[in-house]
Amino acid sequence: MSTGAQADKTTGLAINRIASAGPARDQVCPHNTSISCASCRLNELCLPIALNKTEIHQLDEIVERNRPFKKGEHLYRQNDPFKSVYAVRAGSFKSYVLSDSGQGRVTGFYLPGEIIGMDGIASKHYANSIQALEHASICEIPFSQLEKLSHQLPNLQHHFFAIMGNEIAKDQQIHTLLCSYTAEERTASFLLGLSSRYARVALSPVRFLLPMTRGDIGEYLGLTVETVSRIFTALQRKGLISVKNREIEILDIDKLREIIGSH
Amino acid sequence: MSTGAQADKTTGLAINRIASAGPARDQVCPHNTSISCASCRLNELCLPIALNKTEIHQLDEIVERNRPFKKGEHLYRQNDPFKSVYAVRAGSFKSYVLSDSGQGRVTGFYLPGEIIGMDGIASKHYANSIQALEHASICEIPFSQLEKLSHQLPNLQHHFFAIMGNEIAKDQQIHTLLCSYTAEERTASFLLGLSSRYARVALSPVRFLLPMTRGDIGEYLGLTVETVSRIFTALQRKGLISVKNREIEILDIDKLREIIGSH
DNA sequence: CGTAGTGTTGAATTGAATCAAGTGTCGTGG
DNA sequence: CCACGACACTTGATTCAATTCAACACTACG
Repeated sequence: MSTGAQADKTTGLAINRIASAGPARDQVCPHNTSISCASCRLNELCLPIALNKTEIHQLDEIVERNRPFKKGEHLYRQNDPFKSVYAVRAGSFKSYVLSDSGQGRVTGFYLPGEIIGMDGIASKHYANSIQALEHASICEIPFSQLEKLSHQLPNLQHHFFAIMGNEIAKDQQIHTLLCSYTAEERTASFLLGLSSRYARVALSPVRFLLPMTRGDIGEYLGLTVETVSRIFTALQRKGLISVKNREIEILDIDKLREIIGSH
Repeated sequence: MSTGAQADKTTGLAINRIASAGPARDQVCPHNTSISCASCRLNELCLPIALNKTEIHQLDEIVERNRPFKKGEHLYRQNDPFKSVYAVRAGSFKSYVLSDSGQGRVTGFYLPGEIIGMDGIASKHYANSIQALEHASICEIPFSQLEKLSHQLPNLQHHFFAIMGNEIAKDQQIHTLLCSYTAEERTASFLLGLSSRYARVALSPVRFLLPMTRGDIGEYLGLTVETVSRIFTALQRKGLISVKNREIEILDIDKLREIIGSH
């Protein structure tokens, strides 16, 4: 690992820093718009999972690979007409809604391999705005074509039902989290959640960079910036994590799990 | 309206009290297990929506109409293997999870025409337990058959995607609710939500019986029983609602909406 | 009729928000 | 390259909304 993405010394896995020099050896640039589903390094997590080669090729045909997004750019905005769902190829996004009084509220974060836009399926309008948290790339999947293809490919239909079911189950877990967890429990749970999501895309689960601000985390967890900051320093003092700006290292993942388990 | 369900004097719509004598005139008993999808009074809201007559008949073939549930009975429990989704035909259910420490947390309420069980699709195990809040009936739809049929009927596939998308959008609204609303705002929002869900099934939106306890509401909204009780009396003192045990009457729906709107 | 579950109300407590003041970091343009 | 400004973050003191604790009333049901 002589060049490219920084590596985590303990696991040997890359951490989610944006490659400073060129792409690392044997790894295509994740922002490359000409990559196909078949050769995408995320195809074991994303829509292609459970499809065979011919089927992946058919999916490939309907996927549009858009130009990369700069930090702060919007993929779409609240109330825009629903047209597509999107798979994150690289980077990360947040979803948020604006309340009547104008201030936003973060409703979710999206990492590579995750699907954006399913909240718009029913009402035909997106319920959230989606903003890039860093330089990021997505694959656009026009929903009407996805439906048509799902109708031809039972595997795809089955898998998309599963993806939506997963989103539902995940949202209900957050419900419980917000209802009955303390600030510390929420924060610990958030970090563990990020950890396993990074692990899923073969990044280090114990060392990563937060793509979002403390404010974003606070809005997402129903806490204030100040509280999130205080909890981070408290967890650090206890020796469970190490925080340096956006860089998080999980030092004692079991103790971190205990915080939630004790609930 | 000489017999059967009580009526709301202001709207003429029935309220959701369980019929004390026999079934009301020109209305079949909603607990009748032999009713078909085509003749079900909920077919404008439930799965059959967007299907034509032939298609409804095909759906009918796979739907199993189980015996009614008594108050407190379970439809299924957390971690049971996922097999079916269910449509509430009559009565109401709550979903809840048990935390490690043993105490439960209510994650949702289900009224007639609503679909239960989608949280199990992805993991193949139900994430919640489902319990009848009163005498209640459901239609069971074995999921593998629903998938097969969806594959034959594009309308059904489209509609089930929409139902799941709706669940996702709804769950995200609750996220925002729990993150940034006060106890009063949550409670007002909850009552308005129930109101429109009752309106959807042609019951009075301004006068209804709560099928759940204050404790259930509290767990669902992330509040304690005491707080829910206090908010109810406060809203009553302000003249926005009238509460008598489980019976709620919304006296000033606009003012109730303002409580949330002011946010 | 008694009992368990459900609901109400009050007083004391507390976890997180708010208010306030500061430091640190990053990107921009001179 | 440095200076500037905007934003992000931290820390402390104070406040407050909701919880907790406690006692009691009501209802439903065998």
